[in-house]
Amino acid sequence: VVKEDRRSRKDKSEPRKASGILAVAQEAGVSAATVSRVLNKKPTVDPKICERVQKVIKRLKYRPHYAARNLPRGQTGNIAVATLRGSQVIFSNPFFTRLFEGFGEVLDESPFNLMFCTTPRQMSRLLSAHTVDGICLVSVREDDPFLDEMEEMELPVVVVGAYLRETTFTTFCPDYSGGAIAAVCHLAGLGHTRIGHLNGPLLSYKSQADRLGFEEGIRRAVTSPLNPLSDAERELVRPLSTLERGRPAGEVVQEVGSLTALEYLEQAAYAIFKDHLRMGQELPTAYVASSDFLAIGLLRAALEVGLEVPRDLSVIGFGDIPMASLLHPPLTTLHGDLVEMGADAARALIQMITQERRSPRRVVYPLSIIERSSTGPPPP
Amino acid sequence: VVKEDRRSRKDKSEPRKASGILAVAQEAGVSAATVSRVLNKKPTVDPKICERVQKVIKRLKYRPHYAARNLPRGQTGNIAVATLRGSQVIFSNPFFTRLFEGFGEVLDESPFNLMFCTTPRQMSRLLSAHTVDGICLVSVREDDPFLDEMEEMELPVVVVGAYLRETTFTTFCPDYSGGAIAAVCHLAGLGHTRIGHLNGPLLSYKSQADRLGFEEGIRRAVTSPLNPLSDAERELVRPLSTLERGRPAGEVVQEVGSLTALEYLEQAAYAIFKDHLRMGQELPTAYVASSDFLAIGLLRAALEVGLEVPRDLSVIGFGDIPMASLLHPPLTTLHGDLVEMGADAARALIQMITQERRSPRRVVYPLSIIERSSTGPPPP
DNA sequence: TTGTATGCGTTATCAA
DNA sequence: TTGATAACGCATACAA
Repeated sequence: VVKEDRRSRKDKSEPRKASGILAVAQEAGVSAATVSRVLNKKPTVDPKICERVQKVIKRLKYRPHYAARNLPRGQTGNIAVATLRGSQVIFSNPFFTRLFEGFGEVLDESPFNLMFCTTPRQMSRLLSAHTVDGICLVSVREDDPFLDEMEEMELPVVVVGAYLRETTFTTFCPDYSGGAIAAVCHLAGLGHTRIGHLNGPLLSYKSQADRLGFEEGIRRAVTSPLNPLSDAERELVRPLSTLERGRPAGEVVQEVGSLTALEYLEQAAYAIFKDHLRMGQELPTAYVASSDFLAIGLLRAALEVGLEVPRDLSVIGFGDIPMASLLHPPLTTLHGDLVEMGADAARALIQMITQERRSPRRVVYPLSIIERSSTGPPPP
Repeated sequence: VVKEDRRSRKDKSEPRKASGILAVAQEAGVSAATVSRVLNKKPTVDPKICERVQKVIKRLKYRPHYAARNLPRGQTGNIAVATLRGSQVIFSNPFFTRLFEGFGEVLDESPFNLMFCTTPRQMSRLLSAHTVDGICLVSVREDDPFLDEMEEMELPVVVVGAYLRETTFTTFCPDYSGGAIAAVCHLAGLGHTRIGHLNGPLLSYKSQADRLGFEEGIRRAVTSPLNPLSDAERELVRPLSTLERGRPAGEVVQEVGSLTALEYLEQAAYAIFKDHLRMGQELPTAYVASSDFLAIGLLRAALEVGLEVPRDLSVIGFGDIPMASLLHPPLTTLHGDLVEMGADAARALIQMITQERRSPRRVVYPLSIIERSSTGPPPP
């Protein structure tokens, strides 16, 4: 009975308009397969028919269903950029902005669509269903949940902006440590012997790498034959990880309230520097700030206090945010080709999806010092 | 033959492992329908069986295919935020960042996924195929292509941040004109009689609305019984739309090169103000800047020239970017609840999708002045 | 070169 | 409460 019912729709003259590709096919007097070929620009189709079909498509305003199209291919046609930190953190940070620029450029030329996942909840949905063909993980932390789960799923994943200690993911990351080393060496080369490190909380991979690099830089500067230091001086070359030590991060967070994370950094650096000044500590003559935003706070505090940069104090930032060149003075900072990094990540991810190649690698991007005017020799 | 071949797969004991929901069904000894019910938390399923199925789901690491799931429902389950201006422009602008925050919050609690479309190419793909169930259009311009096409398609669309002259789209927009009026009145109330307008190119809706509001504000200030001006003074109350007039935008663009649009604004305002100073023009004693970034450039130029704000010059910005309160001096500016606007837009879009209601409306969000320290009485 | 038939993974209808 | 099966809209191997 059922079958008959079904056939009656087709065979009998019930003019229930066919939807989708079939409607186009009927209207053009061809089969659905041919319409499909036209849609996918297959070469094996008569130009005349092709044209005719396309006209019908336009006239009927037919739009193929993206999901249905990918269903037989076993794909979704979507790629997600995912994080657990919230959209605010991601979108307002020039680091990610540049990253996405490169990532988006490559996706733009690919057949994939771009999805964003910024909350634990969305992440949960993303993983509990087959929603995307690949994921680009940003702003990850070692202790993020989902990480193990993702590793077990056979879903192409690239991690950008951080290394995970033990991971099978392919990762793309700036050479944070190398950058910090270069920064210290730059300062030491200028003659500084008291160098402070203004770093974020050590939870994130970046902060850890920064700290490691900073310490290694100090070590190299101290032992450098080019820049030998006296024993007394060695004592003075020491890290001042103020953000973690002098003032608990949580404390400042309370004060700043609704500021975004980046402005929080600015304010924190400002407050810390002022505090140190007030406490009469023997201040460094130069600071390595692990973020341009920290450096900006430092600059602001120094300006208010009457300290002239770089005459009285040298500051080197990290990130080369667009504003860096507009500051007083223009900020010396560490620059990396983030756009290219994002593009590479996208290319790799697409390759993993289409070619099923899955040999994990770690790609490191060099950081170079952009010398502007916030660093100079120490005061005599 | 073919049919037999097919049946042989099923009926004969060829153990070709079924994929997807069927695999789970077989493993659990139930039908696919039952698994589907478990997946969708239908109440009409035996708790015992439910538990058994869920165990199998976990063991097999089964993840339902998102697209296939939505296929019978005729939906995609995706919503896109779309623009033609590129990702850089969107993501680095606090205006959109806040917008997305609200938009994302609502989507987070909905069953929809979030997609981003930032280029003409992606937009073309988005429209040529049924990829999303709804679109949130941001940073639109009156002359954007696709607009007519989108209007003809019966696809739920909301426009945020701009009004379109004649449109059937539902729009959400800050009251730019009202804000500009308030800004001028604030300044006039302080006693200023020469007020400049630092505005963007009139291509965008916002710039036009800003200009209109500014002029209306001047009109009101001039005719206000509370603040009567002499005829001579009326002559002086005039807009100085420098960004469009004094210096063609294209010219400055060349200079700034790779700066992002926002930093371009900062530099442009800086350059324009310096130019005016150099040309010995009779400068306004106060400026209405249609962007905080323009205001920042103004502040920087004033500082360099030795003009003290607000003693010698008053500046009011627009947008209340996070940095506004950290400037020298803290910037007086116009603030709107963008997060709420984004959330409202998302709610409206979802409603249009799920309830098929499509009665276009225009929602306006008030702008209020945040008085900080960059505005004061004019110099005597 | 075109059409037919089959399958993609899921939901929904209906009968059991 | 459960199971069989049609349907969702499209791509493709194979036959014609």
